[in-house]
Amino acid sequence: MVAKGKRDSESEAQPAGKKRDPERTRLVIIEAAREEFAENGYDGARTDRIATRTGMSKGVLYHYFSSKDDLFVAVLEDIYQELRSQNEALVLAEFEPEAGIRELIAHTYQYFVDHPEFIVLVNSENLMKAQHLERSESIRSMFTPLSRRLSELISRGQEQGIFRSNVDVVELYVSIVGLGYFFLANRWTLGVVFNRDLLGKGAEEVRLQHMTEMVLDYLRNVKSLDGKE
Amino acid sequence: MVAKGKRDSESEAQPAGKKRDPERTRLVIIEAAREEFAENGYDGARTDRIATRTGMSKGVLYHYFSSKDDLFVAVLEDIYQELRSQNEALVLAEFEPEAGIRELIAHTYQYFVDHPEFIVLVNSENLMKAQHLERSESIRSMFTPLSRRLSELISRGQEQGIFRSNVDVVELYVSIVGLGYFFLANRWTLGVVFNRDLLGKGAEEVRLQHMTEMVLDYLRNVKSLDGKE
Amino acid sequence: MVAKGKRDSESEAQPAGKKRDPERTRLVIIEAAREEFAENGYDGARTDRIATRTGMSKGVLYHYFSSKDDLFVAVLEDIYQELRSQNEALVLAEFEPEAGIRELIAHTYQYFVDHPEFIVLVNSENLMKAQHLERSESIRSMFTPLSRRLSELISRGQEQGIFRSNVDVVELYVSIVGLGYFFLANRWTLGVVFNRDLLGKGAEEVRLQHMTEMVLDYLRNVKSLDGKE
Amino acid sequence: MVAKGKRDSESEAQPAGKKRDPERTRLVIIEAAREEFAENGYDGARTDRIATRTGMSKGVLYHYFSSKDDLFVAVLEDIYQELRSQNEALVLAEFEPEAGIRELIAHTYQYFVDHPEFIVLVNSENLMKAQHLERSESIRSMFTPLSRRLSELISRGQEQGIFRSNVDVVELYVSIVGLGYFFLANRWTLGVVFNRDLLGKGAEEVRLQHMTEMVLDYLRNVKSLDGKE
DNA sequence: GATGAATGAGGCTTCATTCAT
DNA sequence: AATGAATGAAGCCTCATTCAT
Repeated sequence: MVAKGKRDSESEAQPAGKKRDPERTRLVIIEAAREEFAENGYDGARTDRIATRTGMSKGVLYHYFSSKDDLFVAVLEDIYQELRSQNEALVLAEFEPEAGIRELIAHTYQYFVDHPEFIVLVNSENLMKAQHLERSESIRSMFTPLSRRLSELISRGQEQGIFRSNVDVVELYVSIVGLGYFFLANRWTLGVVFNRDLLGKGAEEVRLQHMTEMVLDYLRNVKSLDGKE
Repeated sequence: MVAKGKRDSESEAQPAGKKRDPERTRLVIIEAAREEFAENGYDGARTDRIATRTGMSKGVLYHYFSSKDDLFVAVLEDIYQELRSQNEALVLAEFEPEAGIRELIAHTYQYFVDHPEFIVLVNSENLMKAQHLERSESIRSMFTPLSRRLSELISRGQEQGIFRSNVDVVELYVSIVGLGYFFLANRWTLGVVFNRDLLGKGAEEVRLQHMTEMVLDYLRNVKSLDGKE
Repeated sequence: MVAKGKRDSESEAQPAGKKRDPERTRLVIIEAAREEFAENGYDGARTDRIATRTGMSKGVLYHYFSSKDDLFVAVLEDIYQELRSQNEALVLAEFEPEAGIRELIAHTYQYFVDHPEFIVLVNSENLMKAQHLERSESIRSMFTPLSRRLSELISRGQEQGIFRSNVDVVELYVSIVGLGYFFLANRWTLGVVFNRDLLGKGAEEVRLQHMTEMVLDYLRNVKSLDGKE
Repeated sequence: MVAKGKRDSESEAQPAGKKRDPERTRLVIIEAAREEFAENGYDGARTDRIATRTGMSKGVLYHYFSSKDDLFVAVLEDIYQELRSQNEALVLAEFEPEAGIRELIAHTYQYFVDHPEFIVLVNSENLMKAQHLERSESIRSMFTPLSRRLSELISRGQEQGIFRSNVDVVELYVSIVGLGYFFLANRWTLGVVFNRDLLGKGAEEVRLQHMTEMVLDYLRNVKSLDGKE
């Protein structure tokens, strides 16, 4: 998906030449599956609809993937790969510590805003206790590099005396992701129980600002060390 | 479910007296449905299995609820009711501001830990864009009271000069919930991509401490007022 | 199948009253499956056609049997049961030894003539190395009683000095069955390679006479003991 | 298959020279198909697996044979040819009558033991009422020569006064084949219903001895002439 | 000639829901 | 009220065959 730079042009059903192109077909299938899984979750997705989206016959799916499960794994690998490469494009080393954190938060959040599929896919996968992810070699420890880069950023901040010590990088990253992800994933129910419209652009921006402040306040709090907690 | 104090006694198939008790039957069905939906999500849940769990026949389900959808609404209402009444049991007015926040965070988190069903059910409902919740009168604005009470707590903190001003209570509550919910909901995939075991009691406690610190640091940051953000 | 005396009336699709009768439905399904498997073998049989034969919907099959395999097991159990009870109806003890053998041969042969399904079903099962039969408790050692009765008959013949000694009853029974079964099962190919019409009543009777002679000659040959073989 | 002496070298995917050899390719395909049909029967066989076995692409199959049916015919012709030439290699004229019969029984039986495919293929074909064989010119009356040679042997025995008169050669040959074929084909189910292990070498030899005795006793029974049967 | 991608009909099985009893 | 048999529309997947390259 991420490879080949063929992305963007979504759901085109065999363009131009119409010639056979297995590589491309594979991508078209993953793309179609991604949409279908994203709109309906794993259990709600229908292989028939995936086929329809590709513009090809149902049998083709099974020519490329051995099962719905297998296809779901491929979609997960694809989308995680995409998130990671999006992350990697952000060179944290170029920023001052605080600006780096801001960028990381904003980029990550923006990815979720632009790719609501990610949330549905990952929720689906957690419902199934990550049984597909566990089968995927390429996803294991995928974010270790990011951890390291984030770690370096934090260290620089600590050396400059502007960031607290005692930061668990994974916990921090989970918070950075979670503050945005939870909001975006649960906008619909939250909107009902709080009787607020959380679906628009405005709500999204309010959220980003709030969560950025929260994370930075946490990191900046130099004195918390001598506190009792 | 939460009502009547009949909880705890799970899945008993009409005890002792054997007399027909429609109210009770209704609760038994909701209980069974809750388990089934929680383990499999909406699409993964099976009406047959729900019937089996109740120990009654499938016809009974349809006598009490007109469809799977209808049953799902009932389950959602039940579990939201439960969370709310759990929240209400915590009298925030009795606590000093900071302690009140701590209590709220801990109680809320503990509820999710004790009721993993909540997460699956709510995720399922968001996948379907809250179409069931919208049909439910009883859930609309359900958390407005909590907002008010939280608001009061914050105000007291602000009056005492220990909490920042400029706090959006809904955003704050979303963060309080989200920091724990996201972690608990996504433990499986997070565990794989970070290659960490996040499933145990230990990881749960580390999380609680981290998120408590984060929220409190945010609230305590008195100087952020003069910042531009 | 064999039970209830409801046999004979084949393939009736819910007679008279049309009332629900699970016992009867089960039998109707087995009956339909038996026909379908008999005409097409296991792999050639279609669950759709079985359903059509029952006059009910396809789902019913799965209400009574968990899979095509499971249904096949039921059919095998039914037909073996039938052969056995047919055998048991023949009281060998009432006959003189030679007449008893003649009766056994004729009855067994007649069963195959009347129930060509048996042959197809058993051939199918052997193609699959009896994997279904092995799962069936009721079929294990089903013919041990017959072995015993045949044994007694042989013994009487030996005491009267008209039957040879040294008879392996199972080998004998395999021959009695095989001489007829093989012919009936392979009539079509045999007819082609020998350019003979083996399909009619005439050929069936010629076969019976030939095989009866062969078996009896084998049993009567008192002197073979002192032979070298 | 049997032709050309190219047998033995199984399933090699175009060896050494690599030059195109249509004759050889045809044989390779038939060989592969034979294995596949033998292991799974006609309906259970898969054209994909046949292609895989040949090491060539599926298109090649359809280049040489117009359909699965067509391929099955070719396999049948091949294997019948093989049995016939195996038979022809046995020069019955060289033996004394009784020894000739023994040889014929043993050779035929051994062929089935060595070629379990034959049994599955022929059973499959009979399930389909020999519809393929009927299309094959080369198989019609294929065993007429053998009948003649067997006839001569019997005649010699009759002239020597050691064999009965009144022998129907085809019936006799059907018995000779059937006594072994039935046992070998139905070992699995027979083993279950008689609770005996019939799969080993031992059981095979016991069977051969039993059936040889039976056939010879039948032929030797000189007195049966005056009987009425 | 050769490949294997693509087709489409159809195979087995499931499932929410209805309905006879 | 209650049961669970029955329905029928789908769901996932397979497979002989065709066809673009």
